[in-house]
Amino acid sequence: MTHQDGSVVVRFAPSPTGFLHIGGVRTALFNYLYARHHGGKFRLRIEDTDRKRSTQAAIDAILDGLNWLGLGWDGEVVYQFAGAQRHADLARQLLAAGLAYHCYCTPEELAEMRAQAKAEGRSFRYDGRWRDRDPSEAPAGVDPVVRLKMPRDRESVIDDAVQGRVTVANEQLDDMILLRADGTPTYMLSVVIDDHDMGVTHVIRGDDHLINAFRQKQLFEALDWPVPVFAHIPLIHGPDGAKLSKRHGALGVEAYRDEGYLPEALRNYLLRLGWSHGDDEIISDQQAIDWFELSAIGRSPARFDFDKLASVNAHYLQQADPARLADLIRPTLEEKTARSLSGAEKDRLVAAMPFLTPRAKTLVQLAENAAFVAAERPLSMTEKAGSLLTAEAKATLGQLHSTLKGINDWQATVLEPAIKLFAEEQGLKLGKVAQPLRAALTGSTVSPGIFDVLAVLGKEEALGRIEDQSNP
RNA sequence: GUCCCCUUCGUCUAGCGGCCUAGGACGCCGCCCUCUCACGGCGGAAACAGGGGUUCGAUUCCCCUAGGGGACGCCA
Repeated sequence: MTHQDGSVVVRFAPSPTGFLHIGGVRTALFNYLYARHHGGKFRLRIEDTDRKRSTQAAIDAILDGLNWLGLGWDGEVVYQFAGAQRHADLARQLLAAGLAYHCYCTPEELAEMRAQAKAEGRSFRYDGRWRDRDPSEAPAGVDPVVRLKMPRDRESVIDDAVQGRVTVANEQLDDMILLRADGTPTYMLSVVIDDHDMGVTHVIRGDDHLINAFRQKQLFEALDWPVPVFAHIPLIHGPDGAKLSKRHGALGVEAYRDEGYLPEALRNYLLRLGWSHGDDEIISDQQAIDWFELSAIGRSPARFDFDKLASVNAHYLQQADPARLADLIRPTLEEKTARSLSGAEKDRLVAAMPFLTPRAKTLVQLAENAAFVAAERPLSMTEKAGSLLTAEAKATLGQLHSTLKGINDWQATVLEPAIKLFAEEQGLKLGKVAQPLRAALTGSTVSPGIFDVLAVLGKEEALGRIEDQSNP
């Protein structure tokens, strides 16, 4: 049961039937962290045994999503379907050993049994009617499935690394299907074989697989293989407590990227959702690796809280390298202006970052707030900004223009006292000068501190924008 | 319905029998800072689901009830 550090192997095993949703991301994160913490391997396996529903688009979304999040996996990606032949062979081996059997029940027959169980208020379990029946009684024209013989009495126990000791009566576990009627292996068969073949020591996955663990344990034992440690983590719920749906959080990771969340922020938020290390909230990647342990994972499902995610994101936005942020939002700005940004504009964008990040929670907001940097003269005004530019205000701007023109050391620490003095001389409160100036410079009533805006824009551009809105 | 799991502020959580007049974070409210909006600083409201036990002592251990979630596919 115990594994030496370095020998730990975990895997993230999504099925490529849809986007990589947030719950899957958290599962991947926990696996990744566990592997890194122990110096082990984090493998990626695509569970594509359901040929009808698996798509290349979904596979791409998973790979792209993990890469974007920085959850790099070790070794080659394993495609489960590639092992179908071996999986089927092993099932037949079990058949030959008498540990599995052919079941000739038709889907219709099973549906009937299910309906009856429901009517009687029982939970449906296949009754094993073909378990000991002679194959000679097999009906003609029915392709059989292969089922594993599960123990029929007593109970099974799993010491789950998150859930603790869980006990289930064996009568709750029916004989699971290993091979479909068409001879293809089911997920239940393939996971066990792949996990064994890949040397997986710890299976860390969603809570919804807990009951499956009991069946899979049985298969491991039938194959005479060591059973890995299981760790079933609680699912994530939407803000309303219900299962995550498209309405709230069950979006693909790319949706979070598009909404302007930084991967490190999403990692930090997801780590803290259902896992804790005392009162720590902001956790670096290194700390996450150092501190992560399965026993600290909570057992109750947690709700996804967008406000908190935004708050964590705001923190990382302020920490981030200005040049990186400028690169991230530049495409948005260029799309808006329908042209490439000039070198000067790019420099201004980087220079403006320290003043822009405290005002944004997402990259989307950051880009909106940064729009003035690349705006073209004459600036278009928001309604509020326009109403600020009264005849008097324009006159004031005209006078300010001449004052500013004489300043050569164009930086905030110089501009601030100069403008305050100007306001004083004009008998105006600073706001009376600053607000029209802000409108002229940004086209808006909301922006970073006006002296910083001035400095970021540079003398020539700033004076030009002021002139555009001035009365002589 | 059956089985399994869960239950501390609105949300994420700290707490692993006495340190708890229950702490932190997000959100919310108020004040300060202030050229706008933010950031920041200070302060505030806000929780141990209910009932039984065990114990000198329960948020912490046990049982029951209620509520929530998950599973019940020839899907994964």
